[in-house]
Amino acid sequence: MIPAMSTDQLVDKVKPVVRDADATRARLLGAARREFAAFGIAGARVDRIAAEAASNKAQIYHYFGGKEQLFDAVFAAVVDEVVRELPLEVHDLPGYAARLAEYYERRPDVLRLVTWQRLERSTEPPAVAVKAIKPKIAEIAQAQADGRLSERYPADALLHAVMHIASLWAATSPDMAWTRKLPSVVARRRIVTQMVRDLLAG
Amino acid sequence: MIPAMSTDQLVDKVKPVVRDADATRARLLGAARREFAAFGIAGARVDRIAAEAASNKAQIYHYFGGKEQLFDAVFAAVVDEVVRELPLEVHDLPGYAARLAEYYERRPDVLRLVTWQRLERSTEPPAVAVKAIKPKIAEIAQAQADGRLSERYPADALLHAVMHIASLWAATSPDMAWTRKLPSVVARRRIVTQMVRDLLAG
DNA sequence: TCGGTAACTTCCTAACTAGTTGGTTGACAC
DNA sequence: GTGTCAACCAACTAGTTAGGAAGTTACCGA
Repeated sequence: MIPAMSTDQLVDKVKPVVRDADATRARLLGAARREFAAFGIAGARVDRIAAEAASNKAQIYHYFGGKEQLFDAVFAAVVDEVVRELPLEVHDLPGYAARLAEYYERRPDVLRLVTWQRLERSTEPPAVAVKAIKPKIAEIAQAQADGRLSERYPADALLHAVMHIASLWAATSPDMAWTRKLPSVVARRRIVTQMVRDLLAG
Repeated sequence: MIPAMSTDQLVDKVKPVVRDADATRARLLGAARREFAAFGIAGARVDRIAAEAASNKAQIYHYFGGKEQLFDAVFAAVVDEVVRELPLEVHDLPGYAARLAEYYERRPDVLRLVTWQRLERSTEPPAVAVKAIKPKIAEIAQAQADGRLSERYPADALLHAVMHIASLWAATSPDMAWTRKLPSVVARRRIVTQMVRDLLAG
């Protein structure tokens, strides 16, 4: 069994004494995020989410419409959060990779949710994510055109390579397995930074 | 809805007229592989697997013990297959990356199954995968010690970076989304090869 | 030919699940 | 006060699910 994930971002677990629709929505969203991160869409239980949020199922259907739509709401919130908290700095892709790697380690549920979205939800990339990533790619392409960034790789391939490298030590990495001892935090950051630098230097 | 995946490796769909335990086992395993690849463990339906294999549920419990054990059997078979079909060649990591990338594209279910194993099954890497990957890392470390390979990165980090880069265009990549047109097959292979070369050159 | 056994199947069920219904409660305006 | 409406909830439903029980069929050795 996989233990429930903790997100610990907002205090969305405390039920207020007064009636508060927004607070209830937030509590449901928080509980759903933990549940979906831990079990995915098919494995998530609507009852558990309602209980964890100290609410009930009817509220979920009232506020979000259904299980899958609830997941979509969670996913959109996560994408929004990542975009806000980690602005891409084109002039420092190695540093961006390092910060992203650190972020993934601090918030393991993010990568899990993204992975589940890919596996369980539709065949093509979600509009909300495409919208978030497109300007980043454009920014990189512009920097390449201006000669501020290596043109060794296409902008999109470069950005995705950076993201993959950042997730090297994340729990959902698509490779086979880690053998044993992880490198230290410092060593991990150094490796990630260096790899991206290598890609840019050529 | 996500369509069922096809594996098309063995003709494990045809039910023989005579009774044949091995053939039945193989049919169940094949059907389970398609089902699990498409829906994961929680989303998979034992009834569907049994029907697809032209058998019945009781046989699954007889041969494999249960749903999760059936998944483990599928996973072990996949790991075994990958190890056999893609021997690591330490002297040509860029080429290995390219071949791995091509393999992932040819068999999308492999990466899906591996990803689901990570998400839904236990917290630590599966023994069967660790056993498969350990000698590969040792081989790389040896080549580094002999001076045949760059010591720029620890052997395990290097191998995992290679694997991540190989999965750049795979459906389960843990990043956000692809924006537009994919590069051609040739271009993709060139990019993957080049990236690994960059990591080794430094 | 017959008995034993492995392979197979049908039928069942207890527990569970997403989604709904119909009604209750509290806050707030007037 | 009292009317109104949004917020909230317990109980229910209809369908599904993993797993198992109990019996049937084919094969094979003696």
